[in-house]
Amino acid sequence: MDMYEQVIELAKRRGFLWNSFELYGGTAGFYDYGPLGSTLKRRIENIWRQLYVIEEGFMEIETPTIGIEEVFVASGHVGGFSDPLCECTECGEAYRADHLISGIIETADALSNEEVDKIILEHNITCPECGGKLGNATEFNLMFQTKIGPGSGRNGYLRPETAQGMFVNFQRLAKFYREKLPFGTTQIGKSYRNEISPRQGVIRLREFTQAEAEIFIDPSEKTHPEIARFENDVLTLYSQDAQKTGKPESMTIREAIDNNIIAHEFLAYQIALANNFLQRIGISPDKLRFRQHLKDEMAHYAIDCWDAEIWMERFGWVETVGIADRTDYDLMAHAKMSQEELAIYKEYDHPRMIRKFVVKPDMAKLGPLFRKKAKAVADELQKLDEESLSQEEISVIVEGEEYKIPSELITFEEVEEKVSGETVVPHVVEPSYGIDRIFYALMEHAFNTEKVASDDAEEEERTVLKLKSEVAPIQVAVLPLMGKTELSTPAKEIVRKLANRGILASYDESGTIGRRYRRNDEIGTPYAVTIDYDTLKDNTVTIRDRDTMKQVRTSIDTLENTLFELIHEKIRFEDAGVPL
RNA sequence: GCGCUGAUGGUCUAGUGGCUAUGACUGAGGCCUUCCAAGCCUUAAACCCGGGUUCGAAUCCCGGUCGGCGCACCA
Repeated sequence: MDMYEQVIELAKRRGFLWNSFELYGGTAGFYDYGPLGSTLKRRIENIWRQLYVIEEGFMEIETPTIGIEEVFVASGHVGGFSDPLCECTECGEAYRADHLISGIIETADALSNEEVDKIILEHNITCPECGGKLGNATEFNLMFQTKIGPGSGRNGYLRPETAQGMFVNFQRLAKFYREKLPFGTTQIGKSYRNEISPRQGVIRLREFTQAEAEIFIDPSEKTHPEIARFENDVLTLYSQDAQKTGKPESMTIREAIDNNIIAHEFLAYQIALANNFLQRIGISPDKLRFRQHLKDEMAHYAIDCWDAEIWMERFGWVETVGIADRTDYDLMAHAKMSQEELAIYKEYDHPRMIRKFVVKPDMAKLGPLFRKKAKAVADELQKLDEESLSQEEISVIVEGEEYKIPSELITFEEVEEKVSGETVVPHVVEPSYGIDRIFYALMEHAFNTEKVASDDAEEEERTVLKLKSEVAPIQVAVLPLMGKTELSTPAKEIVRKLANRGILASYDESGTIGRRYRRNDEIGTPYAVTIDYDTLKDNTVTIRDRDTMKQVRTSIDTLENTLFELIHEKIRFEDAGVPL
């Protein structure tokens, strides 16, 4: 079994993760999170909230998973998130229709299916595989389509990303944040893509969880006031240049900014934040790198884009987070589609006096004179400079026709105007996390098998999920040394006390103590509390550390606080009690 | 979507026309047991789905589903 199989086997067996609809044979691209998996996933999401919502102040919102057509026309997903496919009528092989004709016509991807069919017919293009006749081009859109309402209804799509729900709420959000840049908003939720052929288990899903932040910033102000927090963090960066030599480089965030490796400070801050998050939840730093998108790989509107890539044994380097400066593309696209202004008014620190040349045509006279053309003529007049306007008779050309305007109908002057601000379409910096991929990576990085000495001198193997205590689904196992009433009663009291403190504890009295330790090792429970006969005498218990298997003895009275501090890494294990 | 390949208790697996389906681990109940998967007893649990061939199909054939690999695809 390779690493992937071992991890997936454990995940299935112990209730983390499995293929959905197994009862009916399963369906590719869908996975269920079991009792431990859901808990682990939620803990990952909550740490994400801690960083993005609580620490960064990007409040979370929740928008529908179904979107209307306009939204995805504006975002480009209706037109661009699909591929025209051509199937061979003989052998059944499917091809990208636009690829087939790209040698004949340059703008192949801009053609309609009918135009594509015509070109294929005209140039007598046949199946590259068997030479058979090609069928008509059909659109395969990666979005799940549905109808809203009964009958013919209106088209709806399951969202392919959570981002659009935040862009379309720009005006309300801007008001909420009292129209001051920068501000950000986040959303954790499901997105859907009808993948043609999803494989690789949880790495490519048809329904998946995204955690996205949309941060709206001033295009002229891409520094970050808190950059000092991360300046000295060392990251593995695989820049465009580094990719030419194939060697990722380690450097501090400060170096990356100063050497213009990352486009700007604000983006650098977001990359550092992602690095911080991934390591905090337990991604191994040596299996993490940030790879810059190559020029041709980046969306045309993006200034810079970096993927957090995580090493997984079977899949290699896998994209788990994308962090991009998307400029004003999304807001402009929705502004155009909706005919609404998606911008904020940015007040200057000090009002500026601007000298301005103003032309004032006398519309009361211009109107009757030129009738329907009056507006166009006036617009043309605005474009003229002082010299042209000083003529006896001023002429402008509108729709190829010359109009002569007597100078007395026009006045002009240079005025000084006070301008206190300007309208700005913010740029968007977007970190976009694929939670399911991160979830799997976390399990794989935590997965360990190690030899342990056993009684009969034979070496045994134990499986340990070395999850960070902060993300481990079960936080404490409470185990009476034996299943006797005198031990089980105080043990159950401890479970109750821990529950009241918000600690998820499990109770287990079946089989030997060793077996129960192993069971908990396998699901990553970081601490085990054992109640023995000494407990009855002196009110103390032992706490066992999962990774070292060492134990300390500590008092029951302060147990829930001791464990809470251990779980949240406020104290060291050796200081949690008297070492045994 | 194409080609190759596989699918047996919860997990891993033996069996390849005669089945009442092998074994291990795990689970449950009990005995024993004073800290790392010990032992003993009891017990639960499976042939991916649909068709065909055959007296008889888990086994052979066809189709589907799911997994793996290669190709294509991967905002």
